[in-house]
Amino acid sequence: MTSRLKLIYKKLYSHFGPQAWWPAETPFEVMVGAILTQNTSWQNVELAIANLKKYKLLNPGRLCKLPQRRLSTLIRSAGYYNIKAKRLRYFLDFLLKRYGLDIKMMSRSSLKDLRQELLAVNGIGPETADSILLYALNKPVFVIDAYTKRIFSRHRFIARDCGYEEAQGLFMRGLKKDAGLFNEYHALLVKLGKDYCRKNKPKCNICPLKQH
DNA sequence: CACCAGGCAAGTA
DNA sequence: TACTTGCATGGT
Repeated sequence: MTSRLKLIYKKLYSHFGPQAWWPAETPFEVMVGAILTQNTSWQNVELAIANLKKYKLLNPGRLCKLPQRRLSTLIRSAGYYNIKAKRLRYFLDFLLKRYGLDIKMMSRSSLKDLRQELLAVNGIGPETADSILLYALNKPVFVIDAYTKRIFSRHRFIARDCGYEEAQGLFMRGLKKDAGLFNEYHALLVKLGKDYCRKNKPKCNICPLKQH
């Protein structure tokens, strides 16, 4: 049986095409981007990423040695720059102590262990952890974000106050546990959200899903 | 001008 | 446990 979730995916894919996520050159860049984009438009994050690249700082070794004050200045455009600089430091501390800044070593850990480790880092919550797992390390976990919740609650697929794990369980039980599928599905939901399901100006009448 | 964007942790009761 | 608040820039 083909699930309803799979049908929605097919509809989105045929409408929008492949999204080529995550837009980054390296897994480490995905991880940094995942923290920078917390409650922030990707456009603002891109400026911060470009700034780090300009000084060739977007690698674990260089970023690890960067003073927090300088880091916060460089990522200013991403907003919340003081707290995000701190969060990047906490993450880099974790990366150094647990994996010696070695991303390949990190990717050898199991999904379950990694998720627990990431969630224990101050500044990394469920969405950031799962974004890192899926988009940087190619682990099969479904990312839930504000767009996903908004789209599926407006379509009455989930409750408006549905918790993170609850929503994630729905997707993961309803789909094949395939990192490629989860990757494309979430990217398509964000595309749909940006184009048709903004908070203030939803364009539901022309939404490709046309169900509400 | 107000509102929002690919969240999270800390504070309060 | 459950709710509220702070964090901050840049685009619409």
